[in-house]
Amino acid sequence: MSETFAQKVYVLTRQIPKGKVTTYSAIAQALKIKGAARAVGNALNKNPFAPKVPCHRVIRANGEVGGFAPGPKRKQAILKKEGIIITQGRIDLNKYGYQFKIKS
DNA sequence: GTGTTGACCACAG
DNA sequence: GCTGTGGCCAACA
Repeated sequence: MSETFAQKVYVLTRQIPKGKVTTYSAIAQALKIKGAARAVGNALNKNPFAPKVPCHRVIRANGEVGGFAPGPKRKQAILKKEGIIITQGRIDLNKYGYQFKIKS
């Protein structure tokens, strides 16, 4: 399968359950590529599967919402609709942080 | 094939 | 607590 790194990112992002969020770094680790958080963000930025990939459920490792094409404001609003409580523009990864199953 | 860019992360000061 | 610097990776010109 000649799936590119981005394609894998979209698949993982699609697997994120509603009401939960994950970080770019977490996706990178799920792909066994630690440190590729930047590449993950790049893939979501293109986001050819915009309505199919809940890119708004992907936030930064420090708990910030990160960025969003239409605007970070939009991202926060959607997350709030999902049932996620945002405090000071940040999200509690401790509560809503979703972790991918990483095979050793 | 090389260089630049980007919705990032971690560490040091 | 914030700012600055370095490093990682993939996609695009």
